[in-house]
Amino acid sequence: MAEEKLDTEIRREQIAEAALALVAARGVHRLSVAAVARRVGLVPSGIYRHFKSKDEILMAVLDLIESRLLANVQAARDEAADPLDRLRGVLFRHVRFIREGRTFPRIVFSDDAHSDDPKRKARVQRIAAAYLGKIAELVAEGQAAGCIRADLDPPTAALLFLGIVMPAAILWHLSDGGFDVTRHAERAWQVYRSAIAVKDA
Amino acid sequence: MAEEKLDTEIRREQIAEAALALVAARGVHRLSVAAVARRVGLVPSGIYRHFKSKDEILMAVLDLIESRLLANVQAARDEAADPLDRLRGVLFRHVRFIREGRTFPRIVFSDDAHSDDPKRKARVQRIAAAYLGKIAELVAEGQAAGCIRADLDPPTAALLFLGIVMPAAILWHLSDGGFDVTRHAERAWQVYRSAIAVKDA
DNA sequence: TGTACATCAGTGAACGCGCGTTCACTGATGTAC
DNA sequence: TGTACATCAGTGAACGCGCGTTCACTGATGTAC
Repeated sequence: MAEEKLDTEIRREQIAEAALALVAARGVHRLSVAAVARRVGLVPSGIYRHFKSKDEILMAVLDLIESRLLANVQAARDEAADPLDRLRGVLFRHVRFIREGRTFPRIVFSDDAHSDDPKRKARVQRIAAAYLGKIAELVAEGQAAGCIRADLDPPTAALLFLGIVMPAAILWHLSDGGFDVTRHAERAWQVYRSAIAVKDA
Repeated sequence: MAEEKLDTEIRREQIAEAALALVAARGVHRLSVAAVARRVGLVPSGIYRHFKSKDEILMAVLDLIESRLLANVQAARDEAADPLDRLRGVLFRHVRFIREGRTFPRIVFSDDAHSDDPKRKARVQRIAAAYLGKIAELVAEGQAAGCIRADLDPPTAALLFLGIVMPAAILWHLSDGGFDVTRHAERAWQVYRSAIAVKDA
């Protein structure tokens, strides 16, 4: 089955990436060790050379998700200087993820998976907090720069920001990709933007 | 085990309600026939006198959820005349559900459960569409009454409306009730309101 | 009003399937001499 | 450079558990006479 023997460090990466892809495509609760093994080209029991348990794999998946989400924000930062443009950048990166079926957010922000294991739940909470924190930071910077309303509570604005895509992502899933997330995001962004931006008066 | 023999119609209701409570409290994927049976005071196999399968139970649960969600909107309608107040009413009913752990939305709008069965997925989609449609209706009425901006796309506004609570609900779950949904909803509602309301100028 | 019978809700044992995990093994890889 | 040995990734059979579902049964309920 295995093409060749590979170092456990390489395998760990492969396994985590395979699990991430499967989770993104089909949801946490449909993830099976067998499916991960198949994807990596191993036999199910082979997985246990590199991970102690399925749970440990899921933790590795969460690590990956966290870094992708934060990289997302960083990329938006690098791309633009204006805080509002940066927020917009984060938004549309999010949308791109959704449309590619790479719904990392689905994993973090869909709760079904979390009630199982307290440790995993705590990890997810930390990731959500980190991501929201970064977004709130962008908002605060916009306030400092004078282009975002000063009376806004950054954490509230950050949560609401997530709210732009979250329901849309779910509709997208429900309709098997039939729902036009991009169009919704564009329209909703206009509304959101005009709500938080300092009126050009 | 059973207190007494009951008519199958009564049992069907009991079972559906029990399943709804369990799903709301612990998520769809943790729902077991055994747990439902325990809650109703029957032995697991007894359930099958009244339902053909676990799947049929879940469909009954979806029926209940749909009627609760729509009742929610109707109640908000009855309570106020002003479209914005009505929207506010729907929002805080939603919040109350969340805080009571009766997270019907979690079932409709958490996707993990849906990929399993196409028929169930379609049902969920219809429910989501119905609920969003009702909210969009409130928006459109507000536009007709002149208190909501006319250039707004009602479906977009409706989705964004859901976005006010959805991320908050998830934080609430992740933090085991530690996150203050009500406070967030109040703040976010202000932002949302000012985004869709006709400026008092 | 009382008795006989049919109906059907409830029971408990058992089955089967999916799936995570263990374990004794095999054989390739790379290091020591 | 070549040989002997240790290490460790990969295998496949098997186990155990949870859980949905089936089935032959029991016994209470209510209807027919």
